[in-house]
Amino acid sequence: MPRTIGFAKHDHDDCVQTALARADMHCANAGLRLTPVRRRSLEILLAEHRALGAYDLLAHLSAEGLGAQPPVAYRALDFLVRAGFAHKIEALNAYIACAHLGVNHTPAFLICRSCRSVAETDTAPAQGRLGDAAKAAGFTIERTVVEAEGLCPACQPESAS
Amino acid sequence: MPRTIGFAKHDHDDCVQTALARADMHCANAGLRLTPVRRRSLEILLAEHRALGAYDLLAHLSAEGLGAQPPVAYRALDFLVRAGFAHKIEALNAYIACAHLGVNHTPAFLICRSCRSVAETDTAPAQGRLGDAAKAAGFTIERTVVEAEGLCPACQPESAS
DNA sequence: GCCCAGATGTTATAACATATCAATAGCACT
DNA sequence: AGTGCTATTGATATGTTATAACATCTGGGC
Ligand SMILES: [Zn+2]
Ligand SMILES: [Zn+2]
Ligand SMILES: [Zn+2]
Ligand SMILES: [Zn+2]
Repeated sequence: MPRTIGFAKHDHDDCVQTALARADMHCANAGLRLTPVRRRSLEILLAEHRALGAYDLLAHLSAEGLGAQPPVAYRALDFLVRAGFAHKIEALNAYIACAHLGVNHTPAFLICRSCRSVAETDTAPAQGRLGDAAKAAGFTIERTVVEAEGLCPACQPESAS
Repeated sequence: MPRTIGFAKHDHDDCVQTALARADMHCANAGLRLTPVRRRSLEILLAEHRALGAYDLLAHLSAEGLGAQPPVAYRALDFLVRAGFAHKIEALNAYIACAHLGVNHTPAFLICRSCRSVAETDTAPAQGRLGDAAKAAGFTIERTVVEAEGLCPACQPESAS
């Protein structure tokens, strides 16, 4: 059953299972513990396939008896973000499962202001103008936040012709 | 009396006055009202020359009898951001006066995680890889957030040698 | 003077995030 | 099995950021 993701359709069940399997693998290799709450949190983010607030995630978890207090959600999100399984969208104060799980990358996001869907892409800002500016200023870049807000294909005004 | 700004020294009093004059001019031309609270808020952001939280700004304002409730600060900041006189740093949930006031630009920021100083530079992410990705996805970019976190020159570990 | 739009004053609350400390579970070592 | 260490979880409280909602005021066009 295809479903919209990153503005494109795909076999979503398959995509969730693949990502979970990769996460299991990565944790086994890295000695990380993908505990029930963490694994279920990742599964929820993958299933929603959009940016969820920490309290949105918490609502899902608490409905399943996996914890009812904010720290439960924030701890799980912190783990997932550290492990590279999820990203925080700063412009939304929300979290989304990584779309390139297992691949080393510098994420960038396209965020629809109308339907809040998010597409993850890749970038290398530290190698472009931003990197030049940092170098000139003597600044050491450790992390970059690149987010574009606008309208996704589905939310474009019909207009024109 | 020079003071650090964007990791470099400069005549700060002069820089504040110039920016305020430009803001006055711009408002006069555009039919915007730079009311006392708004003007003072901009002056405070300019004087601090670093990212201030809305409640930090509110503390300054309330100490001067210019309003004591959150909406006062958020309204002023909203005006300044809309007018292009200030920017929101999404990664900090904080606000900073624009360093290129009056010039049309797409801001990008270098944020020191140690001393919280911020340098504003310029970028054109919509013309690079991000723009390509957006085009391929049929996404219309309206605004971009580009922020780099790391260490400023003053906060680099001495080490080496 | 009247009206309207924008700006302010004020109260309350929503939404996002962390500090702290106690209890527990997994694991290495003996 | 028992000991000690560390990561995780449970639970309560609090801190921080942001907006909703509604009343009031102010300035400029008519
Ligand atoms: Zn997917
Ligand atoms: Zn959309
Ligand atoms: Zn600027
Ligand atoms: Zn610094």
